[in-house]
Amino acid sequence: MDKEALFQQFVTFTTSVHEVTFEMTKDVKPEDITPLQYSILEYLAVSQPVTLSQISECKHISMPNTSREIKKLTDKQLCEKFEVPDDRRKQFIRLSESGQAMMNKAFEQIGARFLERIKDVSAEELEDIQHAINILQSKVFHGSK
Amino acid sequence: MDKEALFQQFVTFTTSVHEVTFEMTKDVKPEDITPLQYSILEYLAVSQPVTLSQISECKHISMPNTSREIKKLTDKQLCEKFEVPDDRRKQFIRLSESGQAMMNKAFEQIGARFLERIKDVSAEELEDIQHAINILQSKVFHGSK
DNA sequence: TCCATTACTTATCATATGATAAGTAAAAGG
DNA sequence: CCTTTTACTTATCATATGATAAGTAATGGA
Repeated sequence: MDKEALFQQFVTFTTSVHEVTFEMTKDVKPEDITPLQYSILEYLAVSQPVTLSQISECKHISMPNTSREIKKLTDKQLCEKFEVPDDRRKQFIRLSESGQAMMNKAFEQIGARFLERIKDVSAEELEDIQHAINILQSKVFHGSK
Repeated sequence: MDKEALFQQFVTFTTSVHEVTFEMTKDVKPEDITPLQYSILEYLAVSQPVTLSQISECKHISMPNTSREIKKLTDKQLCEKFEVPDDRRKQFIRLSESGQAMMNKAFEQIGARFLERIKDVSAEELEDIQHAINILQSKVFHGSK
């Protein structure tokens, strides 16, 4: 088994994944949201509630910058802070109602594009795809810790 | 077959791919190269020679900005322009010798990290991985045109 | 031959993002 | 308690990147 060849495949594959996700997510962000802000909202949609520190660590944004962006998003009424029960230093962040609505809409659009993309795929092939994703997720694209 | 569930899997999978590629490529760019410049160099490494228009289109950078970045990279001696035989308006771009060397080094580092990542994977599993990549590449992550 | 189009450049300008320093308040640990 | 650490904020500053307008030169088509 040639690991070098597999690496080549890996590179072109990840490039394809980036291109396709770019195509699928472009234009789903409302006007006044920056890319960074959108990526935070996306993270919130999946992982809320989270603390500022968690956002900072997971999205690789420094604490001051995270604080700034969350402030902007809060000003735009897209997310809200609330206290963490046992530690008054911490702040939980979650999507506000309108933030949630916005992200639902975005995911709907992406979902529609995804369905369009796999519309000609047979039922067995869908099984294959599911299986392939599971393989890659567990064997290659897993967290390293 | 539940396509909604598959979409969920798709989302978490692409997130994983982004995280893993981020981990694998971080710190491989030399000091004075910006992320955008690195991504152009990466593209050059794989597709050279290409015209400015091709870079502009593939990397989604406007022509003026592409021109500017290529100028910076040329100033840094990392790539070079040369004429296209039949059309004197066009310019081919390719990596210079030192640019090539830089990218070889970067890819070596990434390759090493990739090997580290799959070091405990058996020969059969490698086959499975290869197969899984082929499936996804052809059925899901292909160009749409 | 003339006009429209293409390929690229140059010059600004605005802004998103990254980095750093300094401050506050709560918690944790001796 | 007192000190240190954690979690976050505020305030700058620098810079990478995006957007736009205007210009040049070559090409291609009528």
